[in-house]
Amino acid sequence: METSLKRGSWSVEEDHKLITYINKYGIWNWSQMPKFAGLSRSGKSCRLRWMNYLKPNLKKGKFSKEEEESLLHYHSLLGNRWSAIALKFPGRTDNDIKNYWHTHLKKRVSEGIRVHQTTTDQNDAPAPLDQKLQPAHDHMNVSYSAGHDILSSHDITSTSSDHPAGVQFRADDNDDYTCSPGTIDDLQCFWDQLYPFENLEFGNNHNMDMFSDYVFQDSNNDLISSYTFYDNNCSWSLPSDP
DNA sequence: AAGAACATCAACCGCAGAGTC
DNA sequence: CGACTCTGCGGTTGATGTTCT
Repeated sequence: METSLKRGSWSVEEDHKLITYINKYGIWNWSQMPKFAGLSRSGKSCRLRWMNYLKPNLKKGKFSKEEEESLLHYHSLLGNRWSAIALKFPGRTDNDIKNYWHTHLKKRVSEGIRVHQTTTDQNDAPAPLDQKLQPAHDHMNVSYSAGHDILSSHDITSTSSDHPAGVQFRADDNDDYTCSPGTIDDLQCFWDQLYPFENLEFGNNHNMDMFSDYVFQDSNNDLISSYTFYDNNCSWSLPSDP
């Protein structure tokens, strides 16, 4: 059966493989994807890593006061339905929100300490972030369009000549753009192009030249260092290892 | 300076629901 | 309709970093 699936923290190389694979082939089947992507990870692990860390447009860094208030508000309405709450926070994942709740807000709420009233008067309730910033759906469209841009950059919205046997890539109007992994030859070609000198062996970090050190500011004006992965005019933000 | 205690957050686990055959 | 697979969710853990004594 499954022999020694890797666990624990993801390396830069693994992140790179996953990003590059999804960039090229999209998300088609999490359970099958790891072996095609050259990863010794479970599909679950890959999905989690992508959703919580590698996916474009994820917002990292501290929660703003506004977000904190909204989180308190939405938790009072929705309870521990983290995924539902996360929909109200563009760029935040359910895991982020869950973690933030447990580490910052849970104790405060249990102690009855609030920075501001959030539920006693609906008029005083913080305006939902999806109203203040942009509708959650609009945000998601941003995410989608990022994915679509990537896909279109590879001309995979139509049947590609280098993907025979009727393989057709497509970009769906849902969260995860999907397509097939292509043929074995395609896969070999994909990795040959990606790592022409190493044949999937990572003896050094020269692949990191695909990442450029990049610093930006989040909504709190906190400086965030990241690696940005450039490929065909598409940029992917890969937060640096702590 | 060193160890203990605490905080943070990435990652794992088990389960449930949806979809497919 | 039941078995099976896949995906997503929420709870929890554990490694690492930070602060305190």
